[in-house]
This record gives sequence, C-alpha cells and structure tokens, in this order.
Amino acid sequence: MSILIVEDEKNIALLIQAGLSRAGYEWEYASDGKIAADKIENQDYDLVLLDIMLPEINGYELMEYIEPLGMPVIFITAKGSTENKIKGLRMGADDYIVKPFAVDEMLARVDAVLRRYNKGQTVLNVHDIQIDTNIRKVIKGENTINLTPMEYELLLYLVRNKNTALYRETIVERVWGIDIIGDSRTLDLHIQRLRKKLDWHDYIKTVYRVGYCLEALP
Amino acid sequence: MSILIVEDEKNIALLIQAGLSRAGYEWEYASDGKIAADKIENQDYDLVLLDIMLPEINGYELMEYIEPLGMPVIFITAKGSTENKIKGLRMGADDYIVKPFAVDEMLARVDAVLRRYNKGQTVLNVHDIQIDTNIRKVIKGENTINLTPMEYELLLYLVRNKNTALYRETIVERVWGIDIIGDSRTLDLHIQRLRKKLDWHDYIKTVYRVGYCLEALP
DNA sequence: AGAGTATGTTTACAACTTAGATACAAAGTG
DNA sequence: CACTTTGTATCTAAGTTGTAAACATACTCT
Repeated sequence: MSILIVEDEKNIALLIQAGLSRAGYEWEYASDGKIAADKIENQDYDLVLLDIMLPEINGYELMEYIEPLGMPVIFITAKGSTENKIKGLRMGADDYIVKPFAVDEMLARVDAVLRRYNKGQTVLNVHDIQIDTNIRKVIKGENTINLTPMEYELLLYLVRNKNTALYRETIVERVWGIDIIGDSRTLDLHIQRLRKKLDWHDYIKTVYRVGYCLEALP
Repeated sequence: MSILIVEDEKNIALLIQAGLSRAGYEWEYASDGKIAADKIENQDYDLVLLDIMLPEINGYELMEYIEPLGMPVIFITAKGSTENKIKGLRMGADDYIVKPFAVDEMLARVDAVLRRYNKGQTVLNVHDIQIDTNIRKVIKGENTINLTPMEYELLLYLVRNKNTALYRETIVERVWGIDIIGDSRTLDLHIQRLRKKLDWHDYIKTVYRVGYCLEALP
C-alpha cells in the first residue's frame, strides 16, 4: 500500500508522513509538481495526497495528468477556498481535506477512499479479536473491548506490523508522533494495558533490549 | 436512466456531469429555468438535479412546475442556507445537496432517490424508528417525534453513515455547511437533544477524541 | 552459578483533555 | 408578542495519559 504525498510546505508534509507511518502505510514524498509527475510516471501509487497550491506545476495541472491513470486523489486545500474545492472535485478528486487538519481525520479519509477502491481492509482478524477500523471497535468473542484512543492506535500499529520485532523508539515515534524525548516508561505502560485488556500476555512478546513483537499467524 | 441537470454555474454543472457519467448515468443539461422547463415538457426524466439559484425562472418556480409530474427532484443549495433547504423540501424535493459537495456524496444521494422511487420506498428504518424522508417525519412506535430542522439533518447524516466513527469536524462540516470555526459545544448539544428525543442513549455512541458513531444493523 | 546491573512491569496518582449538563441569549417565525 | 429553534458560555463530570517510584525479571560477567 503506497501513497504519494505532494506538498511543498515541509511542516505539513512531515505531519502527513508521520500520520501515514503511524497507520502503517508506505509513502513517498514529492515537494513539487515536477517531482510528483516523475514519480507517478515511474510507479503506481494507491493514492495521491495532493496540495493544490504548488510551485512550478500546480495541483490542477497535475490532476489532469493523474486522472486518466485512475489513481485516487485526495486534495488538500486552504480554508475557505470553496472555489478550489469545487474545481478539484470536478477534476475527479475523491475527497478533500481543509488545512489545517487533524491528522486522524486525514487518516480516516484516506482509509475511506482506499476502502471505496477496495484497496483497504475494514476488518482485521488477529488471534481471538476482531478490529473494525470503520467504527474503531475491538471485539473479542461476544464482547466489545473498550480501548482508549492511544491504546487503539498502538494496537493497530502492532497488528499492521505483526511478526516483526519493533524497536521501542520506532513504536513511540510512529504511534505517538515524531519527537518524544529520551527514556520513558510510557510505551511499556500502554503495552501492559493492552495485554491486560485483550488478555494477550502470550501474544505480545517483549524482545529484550529491542522492544516488542506481536506474534500471530500471517 | 436519464437525469436532467439544471444549473447555471458551468463549473458545478461539469462536476455533476462528470460524476454521473462515471457512474454510468445518462444526463442532459439545462443552464437556466426556461430551457429546463422546455426539456421537461418534451421528455420524461428519472430525476432532476435542480439548483435553486437560477436566472430567469428560479428553482422554486420550476419545482412548482415539476412537482405535479411526479418527477423526483434533488435540489442544490448554497452552504448554510437552511431556510432554502426547508423550503425546497416542503415543496416536494426528495433530497438536497449543499454546495460544494463531494461527488461521491452526490452520487450516493442520486442512487438513494432512484432506488426509493423504484421500490417505492421513502422510509428508512433504523432501530425502533422510521424516517419518512418525503415528509421529513420521524416515527417511533405509535408516536411522531418532533425534530427541529437541524436535529433532523443531523439524524439523517448519522443514519446515512451508520456504523462509521465520524469525526466531529466532518460532521459539522457536512451537516452545518463548510467553515465553522474552532471549538464549540454545538454539535454535542444537538447530539444530546437527539439522544433524548429518540431515547437513543445506547445507539449514538460517543467515540472519545474522535466524534460520534451511530450503531445499527447494516 | 550467582552477584550486580540493566531493563521491563506494576501500581498509584496527578495533570490534563474532552464530553455532558444547564442556563440563557439571539435570531427567526407565525 | 409569544414561541420555537439554535448557538454560546460556563460549570461539572468523566475519561485519558504520562510520571514517579517501588518491584520483578532477564542478562552479563567473573
């Protein structure tokens, strides 16, 4: 699952990148329209996140180029520019996000569009639980398990990277955001809470000096 | 299956046309009310997409003309003009779309209206209530529940997106119109009022830090 | 093997964020 | 003008999340 980010503002690009990584998506990055066009020419992406305001080649021109390829596009627009939204949607975009946006909301839209194109999975089954990403619900047998937002994100990250030993630093970076400083027991704590709530003491292994690993059948 | 688009803004007309074509519908286009009236006189359409703000003959006048013919109408209105929405629906429109809109949302409504007419179904059943979208009436058991316009629209949005965790921002944007600023308890308040009136405390779930989700059987 | 150290687990709690409740004011309607 | 609808302000309740500290376990090295 590969997503192309086309965005000239570095900060926003970083924000998006962190979010996508956290959700377990692969991504590539183009800081302007030219680079984007090159990349698209050489590779298929499952989705393009496209800022409208770009130097060199602007978003609309790029969209004309993308549209015939049938790649889904979510475009990013500044607040209030209703005209832009209409123009973008008219040109075949699948959805839009208004800057500034919450990362989680962006992820929800990404999920929705991918789902629509049958590229995304709504329900994940791991061991004895079911995760419905549509309603952010975790079900074990008959019971719904109440996870807090952070717990849910962490679980999702583990599940999407199951059978991989994940470094603590990586997990923290991907789940919490970019820079969390130094040593902290926060991750451990959340792992404990997950193990307890899911009764997954056997499945979430600690890998000494590395981090954690969710073991599950592929 | 033929749809008439009545819309004076070229951009939006193009947007609609592209969407309908993509979804495999035939369509014709009228850029003002006069042309539309002519076309309707000469041919039956399965659905009319009607902009309210038109030069010459406005949307309401045209609606009076269409209504006795029994053609389904979805009208298109600018953001926020709740008044227009209500007036349009009172005059017999089947649904409305707020500009600017996502193409997929429009297609969903088109599908819904056509389906409704084919099967003669104007009623949505969710849990213990019935929503008659033709007359904007909500019935629970024996009793009619009096919802205010905003409550009704919020309910409809929830019902149309049931079993999906919806972000507060998305709900506000799609139900109220586009740009509502910052933090506000307005949505919460309306959710509370809905829960109370429908006695749906169990069905409308709050998803902490995300928004709300209407749980219902698919 | 066993002491010593590094690393992970557990518990309790305080700070913080978010949602709900209530009252009320503004705006629109008949 | 009475009445409904809708949104804001404000307070309260509830839920979440990270820190600290005590405790337990795993590893290392002699």
